Amino acid sequence: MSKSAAKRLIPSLPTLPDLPGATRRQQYSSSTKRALVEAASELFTEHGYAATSLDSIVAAAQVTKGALYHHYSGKQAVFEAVFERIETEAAASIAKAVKGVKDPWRKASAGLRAFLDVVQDPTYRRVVIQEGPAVLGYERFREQEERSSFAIVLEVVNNVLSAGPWELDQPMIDTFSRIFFGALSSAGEGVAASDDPEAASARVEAAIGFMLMGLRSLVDQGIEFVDPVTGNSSALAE
Amino acid sequence: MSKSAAKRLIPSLPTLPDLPGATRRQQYSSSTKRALVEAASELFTEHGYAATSLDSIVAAAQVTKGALYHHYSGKQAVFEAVFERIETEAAASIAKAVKGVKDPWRKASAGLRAFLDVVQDPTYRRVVIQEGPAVLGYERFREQEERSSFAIVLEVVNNVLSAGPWELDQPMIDTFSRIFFGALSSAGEGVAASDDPEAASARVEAAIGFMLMGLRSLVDQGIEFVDPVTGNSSALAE
DNA sequence: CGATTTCACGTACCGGCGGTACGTACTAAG
DNA sequence: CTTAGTACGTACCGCCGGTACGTGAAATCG
Repeated sequence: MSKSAAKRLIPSLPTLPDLPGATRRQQYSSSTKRALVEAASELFTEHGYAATSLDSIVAAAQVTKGALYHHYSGKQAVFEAVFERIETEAAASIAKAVKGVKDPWRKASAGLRAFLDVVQDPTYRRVVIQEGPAVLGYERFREQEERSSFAIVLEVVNNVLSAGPWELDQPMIDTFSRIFFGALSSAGEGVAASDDPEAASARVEAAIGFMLMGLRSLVDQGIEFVDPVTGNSSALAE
Repeated sequence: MSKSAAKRLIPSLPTLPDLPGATRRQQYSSSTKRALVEAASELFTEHGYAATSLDSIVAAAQVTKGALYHHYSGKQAVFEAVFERIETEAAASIAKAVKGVKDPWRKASAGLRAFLDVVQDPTYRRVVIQEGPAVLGYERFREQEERSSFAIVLEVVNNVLSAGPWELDQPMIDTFSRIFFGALSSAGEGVAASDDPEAASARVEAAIGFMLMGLRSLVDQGIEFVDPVTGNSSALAE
């Protein structure tokens, strides 16, 4: 038998409303990639990474494994593409929420609400929170997060801490940010898993808000913070 | 060909210093299980769940797949056994650290230190934190944690919050606990990933301690906490 | 103490899945 | 029109998780 025909699987080529400035080849290419990422995104969300076969992905995307392997180096690369898309969207959503808010405390509050919204998205929960670390490995997972959602948390926390009379160095600010980030992730998961997300979300806001109040109280009292590493005890601002 | 012999793989049966009150069969059984769990623990830690084949596990444990499938229903069940062992050990370690400490704030501090120690263990990081949610699924993961390490955090947080003038209901305490738990996990990961774990650990202690100070300050000021769900604004204790 | 049952494995095999090798049609460039 | 490269499609392989079944030693029973 011959290797038989290798005709395009979708003869009725769908609308290619991609980038108008690109050639037909590039349009085909990017539309195929989009179809793959979208299909993979759904399947990963529903069944998880391990339980999603490449065959099912390419079937849902109306292409074949050859196409997939032409664009991506393998299954993990597809996952990574999905991950990056979700993370980018999430970061943009949160960034939008905090944009323009001047008061650091209100900014933190706005960011918190946006974060709690994001974490309700099933795809985000599954792909980023649940399977991200295991599939990408902790290193790559960290890198990705550091570039997107964590960066925003860092900025917000930085703003809040700068409101205090302290001079904190970068490692210390990072530490605070990590703590808040972890708190938010965990709390967000709790919210998403709750049978009454509304109430749970309100509780989280209240709890975090209360802790922020605590920090603020220390600020107002002019309590000094002693860096355990540098030994710098940041005194009051003049 | 006949199915050939099915002689025991380890004819020189090793010392069976297990439970003296058990029969030989039970001793064989539990020693095999221990060997499997230990081998799997090492391999999972080093290569991760997906990259560890059952063949490699049974080879390291000096048994065959038949033995493994006799004791466990499959690969995931083996992972679960490893997970449970690690979690139990970790919980015991932390519980020991907080045991006997009376002052809630000091108790929290001691627990924090113990937690930061636990999270340095590569097996704990890999099996519990990194791959636990993905392999077990978030539901089972949660259940397991709730029974062990999270339970301790809950208790400690409960103690701390009870020190305040507030009357918090269970969901609110849970929320605070989740927040702290997430903060600790994330911070712990940061510590473990740092190139100077000592310094990083000190920073985390300082940061968390500072936030506890904030809470304490609110306590001292008699600030009331308003539950957003119940609407209860817990006034001062008289 | 012999017979029978039960348990704790060992062996052989299967189906599915990730990955690869290679072939082909369509496109853009000259 | 030729030519080179791209964007796929097809056939196949090796590994791995899981299963079916066999076997001998230990417990149980009469």
